[in-house]
Amino acid sequence: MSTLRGVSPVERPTSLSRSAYLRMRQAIRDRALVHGTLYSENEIAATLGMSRTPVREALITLAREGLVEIESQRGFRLRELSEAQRHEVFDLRALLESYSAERLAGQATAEHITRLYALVERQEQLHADPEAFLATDEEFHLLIPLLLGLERTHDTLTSLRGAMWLIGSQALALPQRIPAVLTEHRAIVDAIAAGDPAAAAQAAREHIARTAAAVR
Amino acid sequence: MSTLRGVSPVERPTSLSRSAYLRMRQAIRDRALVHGTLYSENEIAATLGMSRTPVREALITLAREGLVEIESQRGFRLRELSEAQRHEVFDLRALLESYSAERLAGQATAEHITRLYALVERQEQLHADPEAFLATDEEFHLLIPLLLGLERTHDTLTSLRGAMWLIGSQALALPQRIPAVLTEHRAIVDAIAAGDPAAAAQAAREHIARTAAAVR
DNA sequence: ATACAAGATGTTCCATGTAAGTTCTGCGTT
DNA sequence: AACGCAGAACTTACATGGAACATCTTGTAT
Repeated sequence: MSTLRGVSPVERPTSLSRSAYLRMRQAIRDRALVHGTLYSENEIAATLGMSRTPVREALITLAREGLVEIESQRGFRLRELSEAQRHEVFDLRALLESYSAERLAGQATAEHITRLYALVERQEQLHADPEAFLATDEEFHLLIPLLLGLERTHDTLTSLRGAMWLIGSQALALPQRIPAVLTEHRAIVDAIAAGDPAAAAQAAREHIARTAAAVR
Repeated sequence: MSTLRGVSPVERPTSLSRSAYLRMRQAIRDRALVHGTLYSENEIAATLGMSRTPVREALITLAREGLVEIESQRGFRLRELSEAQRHEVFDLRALLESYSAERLAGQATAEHITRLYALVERQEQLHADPEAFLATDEEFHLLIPLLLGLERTHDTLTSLRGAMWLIGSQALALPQRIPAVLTEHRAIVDAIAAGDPAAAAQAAREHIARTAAAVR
């Protein structure tokens, strides 16, 4: 068999299904999909250059995660969240993030603390670039459960982050909000570094409360 | 077209995909699927009398929910939870159930309270039948977020209940534990009926803590 | 003008075929 | 006996076709 020099095989580091999931997730985050529109599997499959099957599988996962709503025999659309549902999202974030911060404060290693400060400092550098700032913000909020190996908490917070996109997460990177976010993140990390679980939990709760207030 | 008297059409109140999901979920709860065994889509599809597609779709949902683990190109098996993961399950239940109880205590209507007591009393009648007792227990733990319309909390608790099956939920209905469970449930409802959020949250937390202790 | 039926259109839902990945088996070689 | 390797046997991952369902359009009768 002759090798085609310079032609690399189609990259498939993972299943098509998974990459459909990741790309659709990105599309929602980046507002390439918009509220109200009814989309079809076909349409997405054509865009992504694959068949309907992996797209459908991705859709099932996204629906389970609460990002889209599948309408039987019709298509799917971005989920709309009621005011009560938005409220619940913030409540759950406060609950899970304060829980994670509290636990980490009780058992943080030197490496954990180094990584947290490194991330906070990186985010401080990015304060002028809202898009990069937001990406780092997501990283920060997921890092704490990740360090603890709290898979389930991490998972749930990941899907709550998706809900934030539906709510309008760009409000998180409003110029006037950014300095406060940085201060609040640092307060959480300081409490963790100080080994003070109650303070860490409190700082996390306050951060979410202020975020919720800013989004309105 | 001639009607086939007495022959009713195949019931399809819902999609095959969904009924595959529900039946597999039941199978896990009832221990028809066991830890360790590697199952194939084909096998399940044959058992359920449908093609592989809806089974596969159900599997994706179950995997997302943490009940099964899909092994690429090999099949799937029941998820095994480490000690740390079990611990996390109880922590999250405590968090979410105390949150729900706390909120309901602050805004319960007369009808809510009636329904809660009715359920508690029904469960008291069933104390001698472990299986029925367990079913009612699940109902109780999901009723509070349901009454509040906390969809996301309800969903997460539903999937945490699935995790309890993996852990071995039959321990919840041990003869010596049943009276305590009934007392603890009643304590939660009493606090809600009294309109005391802090007490309701506390009662819910304690109930989960005791359950966790009993499972070990 | 309006109501309504019939067809056209667009979509999912499910079944199935196929290629490719994984593991097992048995045989031949050392 | 131990090892390696070819190929059989199994599995998923993905593509695709068709039936069923929902909706829209159009034409017709009132």
